[in-house]
Amino acid sequence: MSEEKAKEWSARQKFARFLEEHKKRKTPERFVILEKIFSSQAHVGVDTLYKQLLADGYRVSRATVYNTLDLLVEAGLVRRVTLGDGMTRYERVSGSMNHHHLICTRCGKVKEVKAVSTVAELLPKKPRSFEPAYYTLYIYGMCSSCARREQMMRTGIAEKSK
Amino acid sequence: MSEEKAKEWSARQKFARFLEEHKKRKTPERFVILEKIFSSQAHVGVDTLYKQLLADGYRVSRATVYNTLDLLVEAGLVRRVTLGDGMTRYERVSGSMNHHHLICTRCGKVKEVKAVSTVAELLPKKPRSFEPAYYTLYIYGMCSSCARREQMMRTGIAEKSK
DNA sequence: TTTACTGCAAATATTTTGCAATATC
DNA sequence: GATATTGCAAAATATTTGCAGTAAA
Repeated sequence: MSEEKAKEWSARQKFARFLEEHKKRKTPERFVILEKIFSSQAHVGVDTLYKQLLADGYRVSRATVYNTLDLLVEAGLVRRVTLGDGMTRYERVSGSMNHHHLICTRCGKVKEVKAVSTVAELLPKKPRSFEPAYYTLYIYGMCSSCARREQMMRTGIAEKSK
Repeated sequence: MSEEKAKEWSARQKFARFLEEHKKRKTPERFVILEKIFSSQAHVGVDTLYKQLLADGYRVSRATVYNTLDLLVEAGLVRRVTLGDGMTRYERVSGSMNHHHLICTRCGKVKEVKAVSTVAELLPKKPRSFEPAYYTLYIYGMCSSCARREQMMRTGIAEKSK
């Protein structure tokens, strides 16, 4: 946990530097939101985040949450995760250990697997006029339970059309 | 172009088979929407698609467009592309040549680069209980124009704080 | 003191849903 | 003919915006 704390701490510093460099103000709300995101490994939606903050006794508005998340994304500390249900989620960009998302196109269930690839590996020829920072990889397919169901359905039809 | 036609044609067949297998009806609307997506290489939003269809003289509703797109995704013919602005886009899953998306975290501009990796390459150990079909890879970073602007800003601040 | 930022509420934008009419099987 | 699917409009969600008050610099 001490390593976690260290990571959060350096994220704080990075954010502070980012705000300074962009002549933006270091408001308490911004750092509270940063902390909240970095205190979890998972990806959270705006509404969840907002309600958590309220539950923790903070008095922030949704607008500020949206606002701050944009800044955190711009600062490269946080990443948007869009899983296809109409809701944007956010997760911290962990310095080292990344993960991919496996999404079932049938039931929408999301599974995460450890990533092994770096951006450089994915882009053999680094494109000119673009400096990559991080990535999100969504792999779509079918989870085993849906595949099973699918199989049964096909078989059922095959029998019927006999 | 004849190759394109052939691709669209086989997509039609695949979709027809999919509909049959799932006991769904082969309505004209469904095939018109399929054609519209396959007639373009780019990713289109629902609203754009809807308006194009109207402009072409078809009388379809937004609900049907959403509905059909879900089916096309389920059939594995079309892929959802979510770039972080709150709007889902769709593009055809081209059999062979894929592409990655480079997204500028500053200005949101999207560039596409040819993909070289297959799903298998990205997932060395195929996860049990999941059958991958296709993927979308979003690489975030900064485009050259934003990077330049950023550089100027930093320099400007450095001078000021002297 | 200046003005960027906040909370609040209203406005937009996007997607889903209910239902009667229609067209596929 | 039975019923899945459609168009339409209203509802549900998600996000953005305008504005007056507050607080960071």
